[in-house]
Amino acid sequence: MSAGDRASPRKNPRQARAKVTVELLLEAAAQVLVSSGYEGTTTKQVAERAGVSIGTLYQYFPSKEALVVMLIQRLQQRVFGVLSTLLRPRPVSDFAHEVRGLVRAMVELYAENQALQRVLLEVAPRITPPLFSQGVEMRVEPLIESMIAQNLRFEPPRNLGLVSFLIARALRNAIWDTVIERPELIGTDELVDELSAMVLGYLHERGGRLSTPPRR
Amino acid sequence: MSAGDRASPRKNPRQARAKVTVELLLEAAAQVLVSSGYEGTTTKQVAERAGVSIGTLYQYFPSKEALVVMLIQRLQQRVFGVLSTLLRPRPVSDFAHEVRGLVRAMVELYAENQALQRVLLEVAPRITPPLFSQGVEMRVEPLIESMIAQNLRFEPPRNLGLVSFLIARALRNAIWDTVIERPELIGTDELVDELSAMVLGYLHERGGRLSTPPRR
Amino acid sequence: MSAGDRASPRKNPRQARAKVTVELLLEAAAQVLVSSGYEGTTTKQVAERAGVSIGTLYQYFPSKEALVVMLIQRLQQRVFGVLSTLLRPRPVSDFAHEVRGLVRAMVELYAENQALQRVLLEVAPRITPPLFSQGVEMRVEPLIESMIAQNLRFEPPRNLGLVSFLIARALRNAIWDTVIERPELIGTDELVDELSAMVLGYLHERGGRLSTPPRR
Amino acid sequence: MSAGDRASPRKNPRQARAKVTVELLLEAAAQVLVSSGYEGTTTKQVAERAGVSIGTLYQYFPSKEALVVMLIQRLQQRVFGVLSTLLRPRPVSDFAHEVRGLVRAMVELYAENQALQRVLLEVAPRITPPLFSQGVEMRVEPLIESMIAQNLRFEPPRNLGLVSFLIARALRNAIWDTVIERPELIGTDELVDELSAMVLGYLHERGGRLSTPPRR
DNA sequence: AATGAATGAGCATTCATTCAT
DNA sequence: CATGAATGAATGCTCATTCAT
Repeated sequence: MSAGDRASPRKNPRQARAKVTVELLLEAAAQVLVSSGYEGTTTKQVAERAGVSIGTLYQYFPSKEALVVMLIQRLQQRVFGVLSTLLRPRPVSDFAHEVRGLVRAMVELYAENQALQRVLLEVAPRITPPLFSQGVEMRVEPLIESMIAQNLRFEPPRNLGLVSFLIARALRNAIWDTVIERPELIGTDELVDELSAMVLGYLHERGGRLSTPPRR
Repeated sequence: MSAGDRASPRKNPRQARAKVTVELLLEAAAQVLVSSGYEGTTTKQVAERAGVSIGTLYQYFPSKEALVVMLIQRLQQRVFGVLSTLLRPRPVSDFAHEVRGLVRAMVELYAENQALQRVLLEVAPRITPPLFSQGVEMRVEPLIESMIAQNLRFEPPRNLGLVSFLIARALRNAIWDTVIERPELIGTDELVDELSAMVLGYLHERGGRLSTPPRR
Repeated sequence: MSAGDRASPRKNPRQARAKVTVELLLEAAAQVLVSSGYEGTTTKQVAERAGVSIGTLYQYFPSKEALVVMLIQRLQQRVFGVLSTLLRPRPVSDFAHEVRGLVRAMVELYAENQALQRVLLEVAPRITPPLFSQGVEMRVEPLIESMIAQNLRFEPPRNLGLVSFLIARALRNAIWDTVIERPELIGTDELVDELSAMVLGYLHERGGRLSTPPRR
Repeated sequence: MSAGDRASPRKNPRQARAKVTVELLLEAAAQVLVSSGYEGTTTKQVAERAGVSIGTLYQYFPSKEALVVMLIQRLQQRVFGVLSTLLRPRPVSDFAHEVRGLVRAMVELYAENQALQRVLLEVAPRITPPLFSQGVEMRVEPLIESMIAQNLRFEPPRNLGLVSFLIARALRNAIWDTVIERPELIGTDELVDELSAMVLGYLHERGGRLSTPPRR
């Protein structure tokens, strides 16, 4: 955290009050970002919604960017944390069931704050080194990949990286768009069923023999 | 094209020189939009890249919005034109083959100008009546839906709207992200194979009996 | 009319068509000035209302200013022409009757185009050497002055310049404001009566013995 | 003072420094308005003359309009305050003396800042609800009207509204033009004498018998 | 002569950021 | 530490004017 650093938080708040202020600011920033977009968000709005003065905001974040970067980092940690726990490589007895669990978790994860996630994802490449955001945030494929690899029966993995990549991205956007256009489906078994069918059907179609109880 | 219209082009260029100018401006706008996003795009940048003065830009487009609206309309016409031709409802002899053709077309369509498409899609709801953009541009689901309906064998369609919706959105984003992160795959059979497998596998998994030659 | 002259008409139109164009432009300018004010008037609007292209406007008037200057000159000629005819110094038998005639003429003169007159008067000092506009346009006082002088009976004129000046300005603005706020009075005898009473009462009060039939 | 209000001041300056800044801005605005007119006045000029940055101007006034509206309000308060005190309806012993007092006050009032008053009066109908400006600022007629009514002897008032209107407007413009063209007369008894003579002569001529000591 | 495409200085306004109090 | 007054570069857009056709 050198002197001219424009993207990192300015100081680690040590006092309890300061921590509260930082949280208020981040929460306020998230709300304003969702309703106004990145460019539409002004630091003054954020400070006002947080109930502090603009000067105070700049005491904790050296720039508007820094606020957003911290929000991105927190989102990354949350997404990666949840999914890596769930996808911890291990053999499972019922792969289809496993996939349903994964899909259900992703629906939850992507549905909550989807508006904020979209804003942050859209903005990330413009304000942080691209590899930084791509490298961590949504790198869910490796997890999916090893999950699949653990459960293949006879056939060696071919193309597994690409398969995982396509699944990860197909799922994320399908969920996000569902939140916007079919919000009533979020949380239902129907959506989980469909998305799981997509994943499983894909893997079957590709010839994988998976650790699944006999199909039907 | 009434007086206070902020979103339509300001005048039809009569002289040949003027038509060239309009094309230059649209091309420049596309480039700047891709690199800077909508809010980051300044009309000055666009004019400069087009090699004309800022005044000239405003002679043809009454606002920054109008420039983007025209770009959106052109994209809509291209996407809808290609896909509606391809997906014209009709029974087909080999459904799998049909799907591959569709996927191949979508890869082409979404890969070209994917960055511009993303910006325009993100911006469209904010600058045009929502029905206008949703209504035409990306409403590929109905086409997919009737294509599937035409080819179901025994079972009646259940949930067909949702299935089509998920397929459409999954495909679009998987392709867009591939352009960014696996660009070398664009145009290959491998990508078309994978995405087709995803679609077909999904439909099989859901129990559709389709007009497909016996699997394997 | 030297080369860099920004305020004079560019050329004397010799052909009939050109004269028509100039008149169209002046008429259009007057209309737009009235409805939009000087700064609100654009040369494009003027050209459009005149039914010619912007280039043609500039062929006859080197600037927006020049258009206005010519309008001012025409107004000056009209006002001065009418009033100087009416106020040609001569002894009159019934001064009160004379004053009524003058007031009646001024009401007509100031009521027609009062909106244009106001705009031009307000703008004149900013776009022409002040003495130019003050010097001619509204120099009605000398005429009033000699009219009074011709009709004084015994007393020598004291202060006559000031008296004439106050009368001229009081009348002009009273008439202009009447057009705006009591337009129904324009053209009535009532208004002429009142204003004449003001002028005559003023002169009587100041002790002038005028060539008037015995009062009442 | 709601959010979208374009004509009211943006915030009440809390610190002493801020109050000074607001006064500087208003003073600067008055000066620039006088020399350049409303449309010719740029916010940059105002800020520069006030010695502050353009951003500071907008911190206190949300628009150029707001600056002018505040100037209008201040003028209204001053003009109306002085005249309504002076013209508070009451019978007076010497009407001529009363009129002289009124005229003297109007000369002072209209002479100070006459250029600013002219600009503001011209601009007011364009930037504030018309009733607002007409309703208070220059509605001097009612006051004059009741002053006259209180002092008529035998004859009932005929036309009194019009008479008052004409007096008010005649006086105002005669004074304003005197400031411009005969500034040396401002503050002299001569000017007050003449204008009083105009008012009194008008009323006598119209047949009013007023509470005046016998004429001459 | 007439046209209208092109120019670019200039305007009102915003907003991230600094710093004196 | 917190405040909010002050800053000024930058933006979208207008419009008087020029000049190639």
